[in-house]
Amino acid sequence: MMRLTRRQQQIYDILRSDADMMQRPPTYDELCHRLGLSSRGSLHKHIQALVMAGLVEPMAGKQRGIRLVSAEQQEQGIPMLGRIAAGYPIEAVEQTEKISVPDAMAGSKPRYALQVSGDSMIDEGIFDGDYVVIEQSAAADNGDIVVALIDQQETTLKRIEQKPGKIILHPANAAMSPMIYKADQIQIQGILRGLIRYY
Amino acid sequence: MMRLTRRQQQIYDILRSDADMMQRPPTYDELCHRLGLSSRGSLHKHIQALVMAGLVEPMAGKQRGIRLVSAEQQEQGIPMLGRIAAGYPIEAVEQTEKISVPDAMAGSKPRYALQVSGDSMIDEGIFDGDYVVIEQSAAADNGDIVVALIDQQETTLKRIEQKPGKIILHPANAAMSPMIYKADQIQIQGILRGLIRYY
DNA sequence: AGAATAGAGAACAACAGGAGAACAAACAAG
DNA sequence: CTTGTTTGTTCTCCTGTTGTTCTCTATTCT
Repeated sequence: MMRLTRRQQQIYDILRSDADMMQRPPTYDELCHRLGLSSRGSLHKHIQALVMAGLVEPMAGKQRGIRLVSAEQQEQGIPMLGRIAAGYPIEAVEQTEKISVPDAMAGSKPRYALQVSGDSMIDEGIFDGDYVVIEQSAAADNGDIVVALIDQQETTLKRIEQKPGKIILHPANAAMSPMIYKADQIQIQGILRGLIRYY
Repeated sequence: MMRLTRRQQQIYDILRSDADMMQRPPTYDELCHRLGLSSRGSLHKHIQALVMAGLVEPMAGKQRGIRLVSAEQQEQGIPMLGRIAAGYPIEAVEQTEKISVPDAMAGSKPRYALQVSGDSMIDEGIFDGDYVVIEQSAAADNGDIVVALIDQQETTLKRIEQKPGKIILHPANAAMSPMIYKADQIQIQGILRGLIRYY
């Protein structure tokens, strides 16, 4: 995270103490007065720096729009474990990262999110960069799209077909072929329950 | 939940305290008087804001129709307006329906959700049954995927290309062709900002 | 000196909040 | 049912506030 200057730290502290008191967010003029500033323009630059640092939500023109990115908000949601790309282990990101999902996507069983890398499921409408919500599970039904660990090494997102003794992983990309494994080569790590994409 | 302004909070408090006292809902004129307003028009805007925030039920012309939405009913999320299918107007569903979306998908401008019907955007990974999050807007940049109203009649989800005097709507389906319209045939109703799919 | 940092202040655009007219739907009285 | 009043809705216009963007100046630090 970006390093804060003295002024930015000071502003952030004021915003935080205000938030604790459940007050409505201050206007620029109010903040200026409390800081001893006489120019909103100067303050604006500092606020922008805080937005860049991710400590404050961007306020698109709204009045009294200064909003802290509250600790609560950061804790809500499901853990974002990393990026999943066919052919590689899951590339972990910072443990603490979380992403917010629709309520209906937060089921009773533990779930986590992964960001998809690559086009192996493109025919199922799962694109590079999309977020997938995975329900932790060691078993799946045939036809489910699962996160599968292959030979204890690489992880991939594929549609699964389980036959006695063997497991077939179907990519959804006309340019790729299904892969056939022995049952003990594959460990199911979770089942796809939802997909989220931002434009 | 959307943020309330001073006045809106004040009005909401009055409505709530009235409800506690089992009184019948006030008329606009009564409310105006208690608030020191002299224009019903001004009050109406505030009430509408409360409706949008999901704190008050929409009152379709009824007199003394201001009804609070009970705390349990106050689902957070964005309104789910209906299904959108190429070639038909938006098929409206119950006004009250809402769906929950990731926080990051609830922007500062008003947004709503539609359920996609049909395969016209399948090559973009937008499938039948998916939910799309639309930002209300009458203008869009070239290349944006928009909800477009054609000839005041049918509504569709397409990628837009605006040229002087004409507008081209590109489906994302190899089996369909782009459609060319005069600029005044098309009204942009919103821009695609997010996609949600359940498995 | 030169670059980064802070601030002042003007000018602008977006927004909140209100006034009032005109209209239409709802209601009440005859 | 008809009439007139109340009441909700829509519209345009106005005002002061507030966020944003500039340019210019001063300060600090290497």
